[in-house]
Amino acid sequence: MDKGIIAIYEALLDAYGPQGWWPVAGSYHQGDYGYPRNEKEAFEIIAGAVLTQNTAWTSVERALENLRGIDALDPHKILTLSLDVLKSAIRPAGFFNQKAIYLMEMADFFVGLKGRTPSRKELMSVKGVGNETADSILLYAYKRPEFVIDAYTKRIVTSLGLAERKAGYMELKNLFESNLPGDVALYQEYHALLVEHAKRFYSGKARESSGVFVDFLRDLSY
DNA sequence: TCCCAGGTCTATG
DNA sequence: CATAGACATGGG
Repeated sequence: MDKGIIAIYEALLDAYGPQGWWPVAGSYHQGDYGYPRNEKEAFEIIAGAVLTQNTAWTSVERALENLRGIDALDPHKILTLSLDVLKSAIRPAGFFNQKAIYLMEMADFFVGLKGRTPSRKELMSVKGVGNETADSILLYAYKRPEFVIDAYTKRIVTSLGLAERKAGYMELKNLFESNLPGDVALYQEYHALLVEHAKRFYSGKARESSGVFVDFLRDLSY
């Protein structure tokens, strides 16, 4: 048991306040963990989870807006589109050739669920859904207590000495889940806070000086 | 001009 | 198992 995991959460929440992830219906909803409120919003989160793979969220927003513009932020509608139309809509999000295929398959998978919550294993069987996308979908679209590990999170915990650089996804996921109560709102907020913190201290130029600056979390990671 | 962004897949050893 | 290369647009 590593109390640092909880101490870090408290320090981040204190520093940044509630983040209000995941953006739904085009906007953030700080401190409101009630989303999604229907199937359509759930699919919007799922589409965003696929589109944001290795891509800045501002680019994802453009793609989502394009889809919304042709009323295609909807799995049934996506299934009626040609691959080329889908590609041109999501173009701003990059990797559009493969993401169009991923979205098409995800739409088919989602419709086939008929409202049922998929298992992690089922999600991972869909092309384009790896560990992080599966957990993001389960945590934010289905409100299941699955901790999301992204590149930012890994940078932070390895930098703080809480994990080895070679640590795999499941190892890091377990580090958080074994030290926290399985609470959906907590998992959502914690992940969002880690991203916010990493954007300030561990991304872009800040990353280069990561050996120089002092992360205020360092003393908490015992 | 070059690096980066809320990863995943495929091929190779 | 683990690691490299491919995938693509937009902002700093």
